[in-house]
Amino acid sequence: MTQPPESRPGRTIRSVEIAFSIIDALERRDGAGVTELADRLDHSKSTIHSHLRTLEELEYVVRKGDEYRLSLQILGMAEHVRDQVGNYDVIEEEVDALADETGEIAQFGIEEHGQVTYLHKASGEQAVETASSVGAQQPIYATALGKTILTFLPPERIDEIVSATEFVAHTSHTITSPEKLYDEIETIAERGYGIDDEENIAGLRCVAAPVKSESEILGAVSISGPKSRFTDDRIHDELPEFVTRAANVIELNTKFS
Amino acid sequence: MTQPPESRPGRTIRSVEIAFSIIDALERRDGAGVTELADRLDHSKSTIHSHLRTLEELEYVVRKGDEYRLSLQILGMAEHVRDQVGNYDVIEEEVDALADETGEIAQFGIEEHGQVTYLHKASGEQAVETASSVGAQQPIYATALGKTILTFLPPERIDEIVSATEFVAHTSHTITSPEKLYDEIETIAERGYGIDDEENIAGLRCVAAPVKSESEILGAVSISGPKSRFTDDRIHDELPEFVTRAANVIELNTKFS
DNA sequence: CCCGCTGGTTCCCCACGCGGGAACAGGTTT
DNA sequence: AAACCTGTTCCCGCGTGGGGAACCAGCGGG
Repeated sequence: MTQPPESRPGRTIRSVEIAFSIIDALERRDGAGVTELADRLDHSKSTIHSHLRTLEELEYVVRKGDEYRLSLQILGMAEHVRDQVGNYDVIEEEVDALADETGEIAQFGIEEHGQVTYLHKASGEQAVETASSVGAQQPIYATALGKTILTFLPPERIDEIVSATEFVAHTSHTITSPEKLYDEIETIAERGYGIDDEENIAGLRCVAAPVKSESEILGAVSISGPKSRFTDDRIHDELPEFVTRAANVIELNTKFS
Repeated sequence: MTQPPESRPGRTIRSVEIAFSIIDALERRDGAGVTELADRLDHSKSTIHSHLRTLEELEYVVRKGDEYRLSLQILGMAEHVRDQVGNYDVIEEEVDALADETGEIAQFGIEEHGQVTYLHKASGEQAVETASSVGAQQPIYATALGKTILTFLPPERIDEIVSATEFVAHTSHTITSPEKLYDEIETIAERGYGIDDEENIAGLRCVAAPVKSESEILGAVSISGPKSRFTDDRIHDELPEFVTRAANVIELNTKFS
């Protein structure tokens, strides 16, 4: 209707995109009104209005006076989504234990859309807080989790992901070329665990181990901490042991779904 | 296109409804293929296909081989949604404490779309498991939480909700008429807490107390347990004290957002 | 008190996007 | 190799969704 210049990467439905852009806007600001959304998303008020009405009807959105916000129904969806992943309970348990033992941040993540998505996160005693949290996404090439998962993906999927990735440097250590990434993958494949040495956040190091089931990679576990505690020795000795042990436990207890 | 018989309760967007029916289907079954969805939802494969493609593009859905399933991005949304509610942390803390003290199930719920939606749930030691969980919805007239929240809503909203409700009897104790419900509301208003005496699930009793902020009702806290432990005395003495105390703490620590 | 402003809601029209059917492409089974 | 599965693509026609403007309701200030 408005976008003839856009064309043929397979059909995509405009109204649905609008609907989700509304949801997205409602999510990032905590609720909003019709006019505000109309301005922000550059659509007529009537358009926004009928979308909001639809979403309200579907109970994904609630109206409180003149403000619309997302409904708690999302929480229910999240529960389901979590349950459909391998054995979430085991993952939660082991990640928590790992954070506890080490005192650092422990996380579990999987690959989606060529990025890492965190499924669970636990903070130990001395954990430095990072921005990332459950459901958040991070670049696959700049995280121990991502690179580790990548390594154990089927080769064609690796290529697919890598070729679709734009490398942006988060720190001076960030991997910024496919070649280096492929090298890194090889290294990880050999030694069995992945390392992020301040590649995503300055001062932060991470170690990650893969979780596999039937030769298929499910995700990876990691611990993250400040360079000061993640010394050169620990990072190649003690810490890999921790994460691989956790990964193994998860593997064993995960009845592949 | 297919539904001329349907008409004018305000405009509602068909494509969006389809998109969400797909999401819903993906949620309840853990992923599905195009054909399966097409049959189930009674749409052509091509329709489903372009919707799935759109959702995939938007990263709400991931394709794994020939199966589509919801992405973990939902988890991120859920986090946001939770945070936008009053002070979730306090609620969590108090509900957990309540479950701990009493050994039973403690819950916090709010009203949405004329129903109760659970925001948090904690199980104590001896807790009997109920089906309900976070994000789930229950009828407002058949739960202690619901009736309690209802009581403190503005009168016009009460009428609105009540007149829109269909009463279905879950047990022989279920309130099934607006009149009785209004009576119950009055009772709750007087004594300050609500009771569900096997009105939703046989054998299960609940006690709930309102959480208000600036005279506006935010939600309610409840504990649920078997009739055997929730005796006639306790249910009007000890248990109300527990829940009102928890409710008060939440009230005090909730900086209204 | 009224008038201008805010915001949400409704109405209607028109073009174009979307849903559907059918044809296509791959893979697996018989 | 033919019959069947999938998922995917193509194309067409119609009804629907997006936009603009008109319409309200509430608010505040001149």
